[in-house]
Amino acid sequence: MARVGIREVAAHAGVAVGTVSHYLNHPDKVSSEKADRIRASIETLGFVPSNAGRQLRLGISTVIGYIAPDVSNPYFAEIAESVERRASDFGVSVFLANSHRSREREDAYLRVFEQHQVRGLIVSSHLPIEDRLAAVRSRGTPSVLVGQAARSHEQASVSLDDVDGGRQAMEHLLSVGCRRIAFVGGPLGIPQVADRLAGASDAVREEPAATLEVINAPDRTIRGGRDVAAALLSRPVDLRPDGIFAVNDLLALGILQTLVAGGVRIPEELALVGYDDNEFAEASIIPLSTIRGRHEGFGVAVVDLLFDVMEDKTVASRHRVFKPELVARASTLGFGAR
Amino acid sequence: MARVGIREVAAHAGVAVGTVSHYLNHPDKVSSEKADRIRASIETLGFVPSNAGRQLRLGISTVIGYIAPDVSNPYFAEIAESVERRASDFGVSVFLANSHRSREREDAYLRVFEQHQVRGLIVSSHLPIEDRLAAVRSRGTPSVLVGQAARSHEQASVSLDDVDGGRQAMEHLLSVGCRRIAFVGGPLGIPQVADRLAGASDAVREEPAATLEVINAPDRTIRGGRDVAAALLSRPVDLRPDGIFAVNDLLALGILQTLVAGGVRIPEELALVGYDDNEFAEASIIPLSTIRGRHEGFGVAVVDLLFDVMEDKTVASRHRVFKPELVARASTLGFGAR
DNA sequence: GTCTGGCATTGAAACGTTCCGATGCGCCAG
DNA sequence: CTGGCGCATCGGAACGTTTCAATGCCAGAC
Repeated sequence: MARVGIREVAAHAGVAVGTVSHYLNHPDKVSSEKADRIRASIETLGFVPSNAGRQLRLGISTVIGYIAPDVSNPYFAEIAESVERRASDFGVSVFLANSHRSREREDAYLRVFEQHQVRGLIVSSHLPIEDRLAAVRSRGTPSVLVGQAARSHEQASVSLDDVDGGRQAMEHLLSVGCRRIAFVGGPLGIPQVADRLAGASDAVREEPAATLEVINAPDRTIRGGRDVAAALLSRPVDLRPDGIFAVNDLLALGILQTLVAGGVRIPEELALVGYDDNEFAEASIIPLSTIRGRHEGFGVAVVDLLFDVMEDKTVASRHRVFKPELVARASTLGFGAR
Repeated sequence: MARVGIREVAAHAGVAVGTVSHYLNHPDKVSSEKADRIRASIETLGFVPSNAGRQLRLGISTVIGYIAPDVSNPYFAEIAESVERRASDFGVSVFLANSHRSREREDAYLRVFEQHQVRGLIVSSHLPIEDRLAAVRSRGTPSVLVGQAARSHEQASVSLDDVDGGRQAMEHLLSVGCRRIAFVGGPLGIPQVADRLAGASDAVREEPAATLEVINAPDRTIRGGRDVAAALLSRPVDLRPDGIFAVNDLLALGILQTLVAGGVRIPEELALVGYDDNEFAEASIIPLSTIRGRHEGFGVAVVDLLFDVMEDKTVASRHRVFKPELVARASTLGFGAR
């Protein structure tokens, strides 16, 4: 099963290889008579252009890569989706890769994509990665960091203002009347987590009667939320918080379920805010108040920024920061009612 | 910013290009002295091997592609994840692509992957696709169809026995005592949906006192489930079903939420079974009984089968069918209690 | 001292494509 | 009739890699 190449097509159609190439890339430049012969030959021989040959000659591909920690997380899936739609406007395909929060796999895919000479990379990561991206960029592959703001001016990035998001979540809890508030999340070394906590504690500082407790939950999954909630249930009632800000919706949903099962009335006794507004936040039996970071323009902004840096336009700013937005639902509205 | 190639590395290290290539591919064949020099040159020059050159020469790549309708669906994300893990055992990378249920995008990615000469393809689709895969295979790219059983003997496939799954769901509803049962799902043209319904109606036939109503819900999302449930709530109480089999968990969760909000007691008055056992089935406030199709061995089986057909081993069977498994939780257990 | 065998190294060919300068042909103007 | 122009087509070079036959070297055996 030898692969059929452009010269075989040319031979079969009785034309020169250059003409076949012309037919493929500048169809208007070739006479309709030969075009028909070539079309027929391609069909009968089952010719598929080799990307390797094309790319070798051209030096560039028409693919961009998106490396995300975990595609099963709806948050990244949505970004991927909108990136993909926008990229197809430019005629480029998107290959997705899953780093699964592992540094090695992140590096492995970085390497694979670089070897494939992708036009550009879009990277979401929980790990510090700017220095690695700088190395990749110095060898000719530009990238946009998504989800964490870049520290370097050179590194393009699209991010959410997580400090502001954390502040909004906390201000909301304070405004419905919570005073003994717990922040649930971790690890604190992750920038997103640290930022959300920073915003939260800013807000709480402005309300002297309020206290902020930090509960570390390294897992950030539904199961992690359940564990936290189980620990809270085992506390005496008067030591429990009356408001919880969970650093993402999965945690919040786990907490919600276990607290409700344990007899805590939400939102009357305890108000709960999540973060991300994932698909299931609204679908929970008690719809979850949350911070929505995603935005219709997110994927568009990411791809457009990537194309700007690919074409080396000197853009005004390589950083784009979106403000998140509070979505208030039943898990907080009605706090204090009885 | 000219790309640095293997000959520049060779010149810089004062060796021949062949030696550099040897260093990269058969490191034991090159003296440690030159190896050091080469290593240093690669480092200083920032050399990255071009996949295009390598692939052009070799004729094959070390990548496989996975095309799924929708990576944001946890069901496919989990398959991708396990496929990826198994593939890395073989030293190949997996590129993911999102067809988003569109035939054009499916075709586009099929073409892109074929042009990239991936070693093999893994494809999940809701659409009939066997003929297209046959064409791709005839040109040298093998594939494994995942999720729908292939009709052709030539086409490798790994699938779930959805007929059996539908039967199990229905038998479970019957065994807890339901008699007026509704099947919610659609479109019926999709094989998975049709199979689940077929199994369900097989089971119901064996219980003469039971009836099966089919409610078409083309959406198969949480929102779709809500719409169905809203319609049910507007019926007189004695015309409502006492058991519901939803064709996937998203539908079931939407139904669950709206019915509970509407005052229906689950599972006492109405038992509910979903399908897929996604992450949120267990996390729902009333944990959802469901059919678990996924299986630890699924991804492994897919990749192993793909490698078998890639190496053209004459395998005993190109089809692997997994039996799903009932996971009984609170949404059915306790039906009829008051 | 010479020959042989083994091993590290070399240089060139080949993979399939695109691009570019060259070729040939037909047509029109002079 | 001839010269020139435009346009379709052609043929070959180049992209970066791997492989393979050929080369050079050294050690050990005779």
